[in-house]
Amino acid sequence: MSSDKQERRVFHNNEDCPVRNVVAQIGDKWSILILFALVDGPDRFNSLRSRIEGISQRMLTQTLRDLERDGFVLRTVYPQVPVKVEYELTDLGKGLSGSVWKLVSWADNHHETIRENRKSYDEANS
Amino acid sequence: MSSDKQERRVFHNNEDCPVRNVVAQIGDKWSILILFALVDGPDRFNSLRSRIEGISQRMLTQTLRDLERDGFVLRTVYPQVPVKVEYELTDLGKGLSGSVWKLVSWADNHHETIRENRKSYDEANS
DNA sequence: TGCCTTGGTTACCTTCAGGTAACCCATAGA
DNA sequence: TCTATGGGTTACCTGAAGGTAACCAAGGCA
Repeated sequence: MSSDKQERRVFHNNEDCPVRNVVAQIGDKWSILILFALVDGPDRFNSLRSRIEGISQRMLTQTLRDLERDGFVLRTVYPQVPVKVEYELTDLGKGLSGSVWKLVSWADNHHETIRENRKSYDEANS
Repeated sequence: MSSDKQERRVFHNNEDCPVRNVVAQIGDKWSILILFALVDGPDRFNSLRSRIEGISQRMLTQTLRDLERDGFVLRTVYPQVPVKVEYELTDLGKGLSGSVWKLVSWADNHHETIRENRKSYDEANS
């Protein structure tokens, strides 16, 4: 009997799976963009909206709520008129965006290679 | 005139955006699980299928094809009977999974905090 | 009395990722 | 000839993500 298969890990997809969890966290369309926008410092709702190209009001609100819920973002309301709402990264949020940033810069460095791989794959399977 | 807004980056969502690209790459449901399963070494189709809990044959095939297309995974067919197909990480794939792993382990370390944040947010907004 | 501002909410609709299950192919062996 | 095995493909369907656009609320100001 070979011992190969014994050593291999099995990956579960229940909700305690850390892999599954982090992907679900930041794998949506806008979370990372918002996180990165807030790395520059606190910002207001409409400013974020114009800095993140293509995001709708609805998705900005919703994604900010989710990030706030997880403790990545702090929301502060200044009861002026008109009201001013500022969003900023918490320490947890800074940690997350730092970690994500490393991944993104890896991807950025290898972006061109990947594009070439894709192109030759597609040509070979045309 | 304040100089605040001048310094802030704008994030585009065109297809050259590296952020958008990496998220699209690995943000789907199964890519990371497959990558991590292959970190243990080359593996065969049906072995992967049983090690990655809950994945369907269709999604395993599809996700492996995508990973192969980008050059993260190498697919080798051994013309035996029945046929044997082995998948393994390329160097590029190893680099990616290493980078992703750092992010996942960050998430793993802060998983509990996030769960608590969520719980208290939900209680406050009940 | 309107209208402007910021920062939303809500209803509605479309798209598409992903699940299920049936089918395919080559060949070996009973 | 029937079945088994590995590694798929295909048709079909559903749920959820996300887009659009209309509406709201509080208050200042003209």
